[in-house]
Amino acid sequence: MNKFQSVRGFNDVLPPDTALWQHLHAVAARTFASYGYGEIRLPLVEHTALFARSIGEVTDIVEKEMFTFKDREGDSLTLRPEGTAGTVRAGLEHGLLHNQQQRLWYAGPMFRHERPQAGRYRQFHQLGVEAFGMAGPDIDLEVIALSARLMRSLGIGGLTLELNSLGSAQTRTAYRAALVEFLERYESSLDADSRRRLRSNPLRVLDSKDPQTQEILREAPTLLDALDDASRAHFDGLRQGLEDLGIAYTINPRLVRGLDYYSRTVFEWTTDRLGAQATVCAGGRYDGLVEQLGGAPTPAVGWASGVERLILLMKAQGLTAPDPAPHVYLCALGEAAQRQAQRLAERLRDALPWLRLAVNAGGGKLAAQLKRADRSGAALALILGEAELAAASIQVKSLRAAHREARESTPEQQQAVPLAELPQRLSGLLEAEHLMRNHP
RNA sequence: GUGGACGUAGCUCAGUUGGUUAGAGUCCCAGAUUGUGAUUCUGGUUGUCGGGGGUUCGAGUCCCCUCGUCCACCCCA
Repeated sequence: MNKFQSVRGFNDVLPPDTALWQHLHAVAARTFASYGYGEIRLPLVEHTALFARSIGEVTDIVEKEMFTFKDREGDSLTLRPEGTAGTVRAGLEHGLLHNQQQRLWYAGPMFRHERPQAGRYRQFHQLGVEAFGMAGPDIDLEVIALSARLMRSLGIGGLTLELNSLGSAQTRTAYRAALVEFLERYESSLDADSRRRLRSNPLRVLDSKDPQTQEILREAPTLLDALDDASRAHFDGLRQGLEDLGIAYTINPRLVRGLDYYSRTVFEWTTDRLGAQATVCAGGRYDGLVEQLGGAPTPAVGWASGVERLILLMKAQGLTAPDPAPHVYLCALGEAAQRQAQRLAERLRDALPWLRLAVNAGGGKLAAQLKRADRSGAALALILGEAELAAASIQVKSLRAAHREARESTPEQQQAVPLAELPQRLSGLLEAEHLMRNHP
């Protein structure tokens, strides 16, 4: 076993998985752009107080999951556990939120010191959007539609959109009091975690997994019944919009987001294929946060999605990235041919920027080189040897077609092409190869 | 943070009540084929049995500790 291992919960991403990651990020960047969102890049480290003030002092994230350390000046710094706080901080710091609308997206690693599990890691990655300065349900609808389109573009199916409203800060406070009053009557029957949360974060009792607690909650007052008129109108507007766009959803009156800053709309995309890590995308409205961090009152809404969970889901559903295999594998025999092969390869890359060309390295006889060519997944092998150099030509060998013909016991397909014509003819040769592949 | 299962070759795994020098498949390399990739055949490389300690004449196997992965809880993306 190796002397060094990666730190627990901090994972490497290797090929071919990296191809899926690249595909996911490319699709996401395209989708964000198609809604007019601009990318914001944020530091991984912020002052600890920023997260304590935004996420909430008594949340699990702040209480026990942050990677916090003192720097050399003695300042308390924290590896970001989520992206919204940093986005708001940057927006305020650079005047992005001053009396204007902003549509932003970000992507990158986040850090939480939790026990690792499939789909849950200490360094994990999120994609997220944040929209500032728009108070109506239309922007809630937009960010949800954006998330729906992203999932669709990635080919991810089988998701459920769960929706709820937490109401305004005032109704939430009033509801919390009513809920506590109700639950205290059954306190002795609640599970231990819920009894603890009854004092620290009573709304969290709503999504307890304990059956007996859920039984008690059937009679509890619900958030939706407690909504003030304005929040109800907002919620109804969003529901109408979702129906207009044909986006299916289910109302989940027990849906409570874990972070303190949410108000009114909250939502989650969930799956039943990831075990306990069911949430792949989640967000909501946080109208009070900007003011809480020292800015002017600014309505805001956003969501974040876990990249590892999306990747896991894509794999579970058999989705693959576009094939990254080289189109062409160049074999060279002998010292002179090897030198020429390097020059030829650079010339081909100059002439055909789209071409994926692998050049044999490490020598080997032709059989070994062709074996590598085959394993690389290339459609064509180019063979450059003494004879070809002398004739100023190159052998072009069809690797994929030959497999089929070999089975049919017919001769392999191979032809000599003058070196001078190779750049012009290569795309045609590849196309023929592709056609033969699809139409045997 | 709590509870449980599991760690043997790069990968997937076998390994009997504790008993010689730890195995298979795959992968990789070489040869059969002095310049032609599937398949086949022959040969070869690959391990501190996750790590440390203990019991024993003897530990991959039993015990303790530790690290890691996975599952559930908790939490969340």
